[in-house]
Amino acid sequence: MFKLSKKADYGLIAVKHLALHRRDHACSANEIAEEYGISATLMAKVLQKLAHKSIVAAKHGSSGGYQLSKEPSQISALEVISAIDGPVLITSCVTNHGNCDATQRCSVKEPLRRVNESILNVLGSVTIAQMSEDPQDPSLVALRT
Amino acid sequence: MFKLSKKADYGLIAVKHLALHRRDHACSANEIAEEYGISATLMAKVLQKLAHKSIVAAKHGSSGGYQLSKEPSQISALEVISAIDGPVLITSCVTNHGNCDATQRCSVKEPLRRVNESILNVLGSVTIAQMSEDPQDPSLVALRT
DNA sequence: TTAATGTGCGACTAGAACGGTCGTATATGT
DNA sequence: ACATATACGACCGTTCTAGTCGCACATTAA
Repeated sequence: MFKLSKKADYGLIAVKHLALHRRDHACSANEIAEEYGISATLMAKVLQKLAHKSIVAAKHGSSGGYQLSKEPSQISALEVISAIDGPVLITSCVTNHGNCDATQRCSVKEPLRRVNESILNVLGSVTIAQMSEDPQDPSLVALRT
Repeated sequence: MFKLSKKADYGLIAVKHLALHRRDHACSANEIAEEYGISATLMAKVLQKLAHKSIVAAKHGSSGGYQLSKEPSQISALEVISAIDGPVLITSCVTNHGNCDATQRCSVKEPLRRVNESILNVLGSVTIAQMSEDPQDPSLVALRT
């Protein structure tokens, strides 16, 4: 309930890792997986999804791997999460074509839609660059209030 | 991923319903379930959880049912959701005694903890009273920015 | 006092979602 | 040619979720 999937978690870890090694070589899925103790094949899958959404760029062949395709400050946590898990929807009936069978009667749909927007806003305003910064960073602390 | 459970959804619907009928009789689980086309036994279960957390008060016997035990303006969406689904945690390793096996290496734990706080803040600031108000209500719109 | 109408609660089941693996195809640098 | 990467889909076991059922207990109206 209301939890990030592990894959999304791994995605954030990977992207943050790539951000820290931005000017280095391309990092292979294997390399990243090993550093954080995650299954290599699973990490590869996660990175594939990120590559598909052009958040990272894949480079085949030996000494290949993944690199960020944007500046860390231009990548939001929301982008990474929704690239892996699909659109962030607080309820299944937020979209019009949802499978909510009681759309007419459901009285909480509209209020929840607005709560959903607020959450999207929070996630969208956190960048990878911020996540790589010091904990005392003022821009993040400002979010907490 | 990142979705409210249906039970939590039902809980919000029920609480909002009770808020609207605050000065009327006590509403039975059956009555509420029927109005929104939800299984009665399931709605009963949801209401039991809410009763357990003292969000609603149960009244046994014929012509019994449930009533809000607080003012709608004093009940947050967060209360209702966490009463049903347990504490709202964006990741499984936010708590110290979590089962995250890579606590040492995991580099996104701290940033995510702060995002989690922001989300708690959003959910905690939305009251049932607000959810029962008009869509144009300024207090809610203010949240969106 | 009895019947009707409620809640309270635990056991149970079907189905979906999630985490993770494997095999194979493809691309690339040496 | 070969080693090292990514790409991708099929597959599988486990966990979570939604929902049901049965029974016990409480209250009230008649």
